[in-house]
Amino acid sequence: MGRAPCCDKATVKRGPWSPEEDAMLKAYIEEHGTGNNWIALPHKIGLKRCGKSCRLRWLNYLRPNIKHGDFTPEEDSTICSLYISIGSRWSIIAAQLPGRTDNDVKNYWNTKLKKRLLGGRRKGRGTHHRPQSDATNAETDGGANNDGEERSLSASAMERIQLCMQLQEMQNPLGISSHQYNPLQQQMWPNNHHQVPTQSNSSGSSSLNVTVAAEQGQSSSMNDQCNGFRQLETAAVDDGLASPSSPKNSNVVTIEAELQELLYGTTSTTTTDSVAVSQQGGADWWSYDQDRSAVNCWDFTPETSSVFQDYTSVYDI
DNA sequence: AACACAATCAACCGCAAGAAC
DNA sequence: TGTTCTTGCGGTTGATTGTGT
Repeated sequence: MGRAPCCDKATVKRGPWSPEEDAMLKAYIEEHGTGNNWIALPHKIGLKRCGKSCRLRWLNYLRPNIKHGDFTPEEDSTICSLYISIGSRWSIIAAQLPGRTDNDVKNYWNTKLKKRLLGGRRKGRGTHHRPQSDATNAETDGGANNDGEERSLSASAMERIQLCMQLQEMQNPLGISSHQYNPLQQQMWPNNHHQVPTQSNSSGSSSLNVTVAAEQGQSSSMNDQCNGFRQLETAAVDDGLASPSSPKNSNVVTIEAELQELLYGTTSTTTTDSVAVSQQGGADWWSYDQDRSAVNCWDFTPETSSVFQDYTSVYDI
């Protein structure tokens, strides 16, 4: 028997919000706040909406400082690098992009960035769409294209992205969804001793600010959400999949350059330090200081090497 | 102009964590 | 300590818009 629904679906209004509803919700929250109870909020306002719907509307559309419109190259870079490193943890990724919501980032990735990276699409009719999850095909035909009409990551780069994703899955063999899996609690990678770089919030300074996941909960107030967009949880680093910038592996630079080439049509220089393409946007993923020793997704610890061997044997790499 | 198909994105859904009782 | 409730999250859906034939 499933849990009771959060609201009576027969009586609540669904579908797109009207300007009047928006105005009512916005005015009320600006004056009274949410009262820490989204379920009760629509009743107080007189809206025939589910509390969850109100919350979503506020967070994704009505609250102040929401940024709409095109993503900048810096934001693209942040999204791509974080996705490669930590997967579909949209709330964490969005937290690195001031003014962007997780829904926005998720939509943007699914509709644009992913296609760009995995081979883009041809205009018009006759476009053949591979299934979005078909990473194997993406590797083969995506990497091999040289027709000048579309660009994609090389097979090598795709391989690495897929390996990262595969490693994440192997970390999480029970199929626990990414937001459920908390490596702070489940140390599936034993080497959890990496130094964590820090940065000040939204100041554009040059390293990632990392806090424990618990602090994310504390920062969920409206003000925090509006002003903060602050922290990347330790999980990203603890996963052993963060920070693709080790000088040990020159392919990292190649992939970074490929990403930049794909996303912006420019090519970065060839040293890890100079690949810091996103400083202004606060997306400093590439610029990890080498002696901070944060493990990156291309580094292979004994544990990851073992997993990698399993992977290569299964996938015949 | 009409149609078919693709792309986009706001909104919904269900699940799990954690707080409250 | 166990149960209920609320929140937050990622995945998915579907209405709308855009584009090519």
